[in-house]
Amino acid sequence: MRLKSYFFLYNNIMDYKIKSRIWIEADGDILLGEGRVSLLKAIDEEGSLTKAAKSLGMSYKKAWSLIDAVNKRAEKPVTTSSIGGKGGGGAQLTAYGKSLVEAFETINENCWEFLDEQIKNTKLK
Amino acid sequence: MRLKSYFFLYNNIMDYKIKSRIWIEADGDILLGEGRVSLLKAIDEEGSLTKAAKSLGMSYKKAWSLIDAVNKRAEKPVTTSSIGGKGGGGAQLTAYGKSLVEAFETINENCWEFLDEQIKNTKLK
DNA sequence: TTTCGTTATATTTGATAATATATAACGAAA
DNA sequence: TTTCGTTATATATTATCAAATATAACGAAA
Repeated sequence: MRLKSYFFLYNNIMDYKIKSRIWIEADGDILLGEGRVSLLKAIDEEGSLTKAAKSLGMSYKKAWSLIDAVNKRAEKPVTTSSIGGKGGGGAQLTAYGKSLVEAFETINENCWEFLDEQIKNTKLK
Repeated sequence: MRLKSYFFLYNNIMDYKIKSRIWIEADGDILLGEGRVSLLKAIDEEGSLTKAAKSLGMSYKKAWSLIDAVNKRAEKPVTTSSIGGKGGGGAQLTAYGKSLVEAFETINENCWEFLDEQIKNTKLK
């Protein structure tokens, strides 16, 4: 869990917190953000786009649109899918997808730490 | 202007860029983000909320709502305003507002630099 | 007292995004 | 061949947000 960060006003701790969002763009379009990463992780856990969407309280259409956008913009496929057969089909996260997710989460956590450090050294008038 | 950042795929430079947004919250509500900082700077330059809004292509109502939210959540007033009189009135950025803007922009630029550095050390499969 | 360009606010309209619903295609297994 | 739960897609509806419009209050200066 993320640590709180504060501005310091002279000697009084204020109730200001700093937050951040990072995302990766490919050719000017969003490739990956926090929402898409959550969805990719859910696909990896559930093995199905339908189940992944449900687990996040997201409509299937929205989930499908997000994954479609990710795969269109990524250099290599991030998920694979099959229709029909046992269980009706399914979706899987590729090794490339896993490395993207891991890179994103690592950088994101490092960014939080960095901002916490930055805010500690900030004083206001 | 912000430098580009890239993921490295083995030896190939990919067209992925990392971007970020930071914001400051007070009591769970947004106090300051990039949009509000731009507006505060425009107020400082124009001396008027109407002119500041116009210079950013923003409706007066939206600008007023943003500034109202900022002043309600900040520990001290960020802007002051007067109605009537010579020129019809105006709005000014307080010293506290200036220090908030400066702190925000400094941290934001540092964050970009940090992320550029992070991405340089990232390799994907 | 009138004029002026503001701040401040409410209301209406329009645009955009999210959601719900429906349906076809698919292929392994019974 | 039928069943099943998926993926994939289109369309219609709803909800949310942004923009446009209108109006009152204000106070220095002419």
